[in-house]
Amino acid sequence: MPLIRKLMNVMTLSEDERHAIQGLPRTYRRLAAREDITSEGHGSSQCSVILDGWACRFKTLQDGRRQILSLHLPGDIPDLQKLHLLAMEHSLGALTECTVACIPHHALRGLTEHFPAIAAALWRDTLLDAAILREWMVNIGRRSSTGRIAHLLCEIYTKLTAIGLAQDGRCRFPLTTGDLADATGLTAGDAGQVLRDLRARGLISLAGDELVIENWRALSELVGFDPTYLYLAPSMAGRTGLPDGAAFTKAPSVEPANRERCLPDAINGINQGQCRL
Amino acid sequence: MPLIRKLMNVMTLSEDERHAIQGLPRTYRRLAAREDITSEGHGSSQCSVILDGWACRFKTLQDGRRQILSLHLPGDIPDLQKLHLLAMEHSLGALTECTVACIPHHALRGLTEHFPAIAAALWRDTLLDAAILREWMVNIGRRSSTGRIAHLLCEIYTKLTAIGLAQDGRCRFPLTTGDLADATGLTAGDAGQVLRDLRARGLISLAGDELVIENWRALSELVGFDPTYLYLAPSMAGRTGLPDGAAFTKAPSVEPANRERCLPDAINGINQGQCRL
DNA sequence: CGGACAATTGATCTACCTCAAAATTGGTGG
DNA sequence: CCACCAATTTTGAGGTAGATCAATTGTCCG
Repeated sequence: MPLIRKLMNVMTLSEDERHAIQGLPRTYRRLAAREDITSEGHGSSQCSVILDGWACRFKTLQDGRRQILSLHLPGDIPDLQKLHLLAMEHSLGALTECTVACIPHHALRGLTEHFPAIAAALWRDTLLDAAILREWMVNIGRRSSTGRIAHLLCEIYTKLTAIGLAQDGRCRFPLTTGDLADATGLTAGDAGQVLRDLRARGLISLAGDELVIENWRALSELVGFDPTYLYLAPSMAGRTGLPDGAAFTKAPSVEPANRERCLPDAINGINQGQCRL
Repeated sequence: MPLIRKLMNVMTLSEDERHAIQGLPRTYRRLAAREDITSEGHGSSQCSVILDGWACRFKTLQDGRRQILSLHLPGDIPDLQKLHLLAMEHSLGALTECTVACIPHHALRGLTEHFPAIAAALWRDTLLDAAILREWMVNIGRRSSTGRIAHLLCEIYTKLTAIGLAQDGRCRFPLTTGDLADATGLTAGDAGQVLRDLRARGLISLAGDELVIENWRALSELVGFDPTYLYLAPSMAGRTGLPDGAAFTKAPSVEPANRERCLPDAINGINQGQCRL
């Protein structure tokens, strides 16, 4: 389902196409939080579709400094590039516990050859990916520490909303201050202080791994957040689930339904057909 | 020629394919240095192939701060994304005087439909583009001011060499310190000081718009430059035109043959077939 | 040759980084 | 079920890299 929904954001899938996608051979992998999905240079011959959990691309420099390059949510294929590029020049890691479907390259190539429309959709998806990279570059290169964090929070909340994993200003937020720092070019210390500041100003609450946007308007206007670059389908655009400017206070605590898994805990190896793409 | 060469870096073109590319309908545009090619939001229905000159993608924030997102040289199609995305969420500007071929979207779509291999090559090209964006992100987010500039110089020189516009440690270098700063997330002042430092250490010379890499090894080792992310064809990889570690001193000044135009100055509007892609 | 624009240099200041201590979280065994 | 321990995250004080802004120098063009 996650992949289908993602492609539907980009194109209309025919019955045939949907069938072909669901028929893709695949194996499932369950990853622990912080576990690497693929390491730099390593080039297995399959692509990974995230079915559940959060992942990220990152690079590590010689001195250990790390830069997170992008965040990935269910439906994403963060290593799609391996289809056309020999090696990955960065690593891919799970941020939370993750469930991933691994699809052999030959199967994906077959799919793109028989269904040019799907090939175009995947190409378009890599263009969207690049658009987000560019916005991150502006974020890191030209915004203040507060602006960087605020912008990232806006982006994450918007993306989560688009795939139905956030509403009423609430969402899961498993990133540590260290992760936040690595994604924004700051240090963990600074990221923590910004968070504290944002909390003090009543813009957000952040306890455990639940984030609450207390004042969406103020937060998004603080950085001039404009979601155009996310190219969400018109049906999704603007649907943050938040009445503009509303301040959420004392909302009842919701059960973390987001964290439901679509796979039993036991799955690890070569199980097929249990989970919809 | 520039586009053909670029695609050859990615695939082998058949006679048919080469013909189809050369047969693409097109108009030519001549741009003055600093002139915008496309502005943010503006969506004309054609893509631009750079035939001569340097261009860049950039975004400007409300307060006027600018971030350069990528550099583009002859053979690049910096707005290829417009084929699949409705609007550009950034601007495209000429850094030097530029010659550009404008190809209607419908012609490009026809090309990709008739020659799936070319579609795949263009897709791959957008993936390469994204790989460079990621490396820039690491540069901006996690390297010192000296490291950022040095890394960018290495990248530029390597790319120029790959398309035959640099050799013997020399190349054209039309970027101002302001441009350099906007590309690396620094300020113009800082970029200038780094340049002065690099000059003082004997790593580079930079006079007018000619750059001389005086000590390639020292410069590239200073930042741990690894050109893998550029995915240059094996025949090109490592061919920097520089004997490793060589220090170029008192080399005779070369004529700026790079600046030759393939079009007479008069061309501006709808001239066709005069210039090879 | 002179004027105007733009790029570069330099002194001051601020925002961000570094490093270490404190608090929190999560896991484990009694 | 509760308390302990260890790992990880968060907080805080001091230092530095890089930003700001104005003055100088250089470059282009009339």
